[in-house]
Amino acid sequence: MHYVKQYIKNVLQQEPGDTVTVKGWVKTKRASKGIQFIQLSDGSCFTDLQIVIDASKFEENLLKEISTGCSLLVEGTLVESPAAGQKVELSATDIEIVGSAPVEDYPLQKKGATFEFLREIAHLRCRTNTFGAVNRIRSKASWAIHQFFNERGFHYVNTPIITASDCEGAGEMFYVSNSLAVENGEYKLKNKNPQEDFFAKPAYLTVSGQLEGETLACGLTNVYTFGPTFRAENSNSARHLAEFWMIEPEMAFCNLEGDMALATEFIQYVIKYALDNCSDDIEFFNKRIEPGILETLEHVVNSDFEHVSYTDAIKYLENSGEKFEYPIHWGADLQSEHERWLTEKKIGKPVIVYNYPKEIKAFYMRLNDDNKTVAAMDVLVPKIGEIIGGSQREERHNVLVQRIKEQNLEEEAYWWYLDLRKFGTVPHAGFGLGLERLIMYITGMKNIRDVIPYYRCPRNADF
RNA sequence: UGCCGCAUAGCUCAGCGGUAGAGCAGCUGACUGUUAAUCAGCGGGUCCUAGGUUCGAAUCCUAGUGCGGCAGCCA
Repeated sequence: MHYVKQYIKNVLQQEPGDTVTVKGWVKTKRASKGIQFIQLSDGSCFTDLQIVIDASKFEENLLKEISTGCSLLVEGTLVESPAAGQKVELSATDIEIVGSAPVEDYPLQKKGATFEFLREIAHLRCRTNTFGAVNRIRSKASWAIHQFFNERGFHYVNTPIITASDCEGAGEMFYVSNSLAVENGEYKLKNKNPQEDFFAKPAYLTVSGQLEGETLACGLTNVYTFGPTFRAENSNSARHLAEFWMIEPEMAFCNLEGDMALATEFIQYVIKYALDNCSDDIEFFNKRIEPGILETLEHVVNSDFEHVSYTDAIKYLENSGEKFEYPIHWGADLQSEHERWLTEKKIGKPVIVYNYPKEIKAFYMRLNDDNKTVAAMDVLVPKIGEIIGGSQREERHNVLVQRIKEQNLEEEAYWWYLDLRKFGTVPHAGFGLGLERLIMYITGMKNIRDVIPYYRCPRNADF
């Protein structure tokens, strides 16, 4: 048995009269006395193939066993459909049940299920319309991301997933150790001293490949990473995961302006690719998940993102007349409610806020000439908030050392990072984009746990 | 982690102190073209767990567990 080459996606484009064989899973079956209809899906596209069965030509027991969820191999002739709903359908000449799905146990019904319930059966949810569409868009978007960077001469680099430098400061980290064992249902440490552990020092799952990415950009010029990222924060929100996929481009000889330009171009490119290549799926999201999403996406592709300095953003917020739960003033971090007001009410499209106070941003962000702000930028989008966080990096050795000291970090731990500023230093910039947040934006899905096949968050590592 | 809400049939929910309910799914049957097919009939319950109040608790109270929403942390 070879891998499938004739997908339903292609069959739907073929001409009536063609003989085809399709393989897939039954979504629903509708039976009358002499005729039965099956909606068959192989996940290749949003549309199911309608199989038409003349009941008199098949064993009664065979037809009886066909139920929602079972896998079939169907041979037949493609015919023009006499009824509304589909152009062509498959008139079956031979049906093989590859795997049955006992109807009393199969948890998926033809009627809609809640996303909460589907999370409990995450191993089956990709068979539904919504999760089929999410997975196809996720795949196409990932492909578009690689293509975007490849077309622009960026090198795809892989930064370590296990890291011994707790330099990033981007969040709580998961320890990686082989000293930990479970005995009688309890954790036990085999070695208490980190020096005797596997890496001979504390090691963690990466929270960002940025610092390593910078080293690679300072030699390869333009690079990007695209890989799993881990945060051990106890965050219980619809926008956070403990394991997510992050894209992090890093560009040598580039400043914040170039960084913002790339971020804009990047988001528009991926969305346009999805619009061009997943139109059926996006139409579904537009109809059933987030009415208006199609128009929003088209608008995003065709209009520039608004650029607003942090200082201006504060002015807008102060003069907004809105009552915010968190009072806003220059120097305060923008809270969700502020970001949402800016991008949803004030601007009404993606907005890039830049030049934040240095006190609320990371040490590696380049200090501006005003000595008060750093060259950081966040891309905020309606309904989701921050989708990209980026900055121009501090390339001046003395300033970087000063910033490390200001934030009470250990200078020695950054020896290799500081080396970059000693040997052939160069202005450079980059950003991080959460793939899942981008998928949420494209699909209109409201919970990040529903845009990744198997989500990881506090109290959940099932499957 | 904080605040709020929810937990009843396979699923979605109603019932809110007095014998456990509906729709869908399932089962049986009817129907030659359905589109979440339709129509008739049938079966289906540890009302999350542990305490408490009460003559009596799915219902009220306490604790726990799980889930969700919002906030925080960020991507």
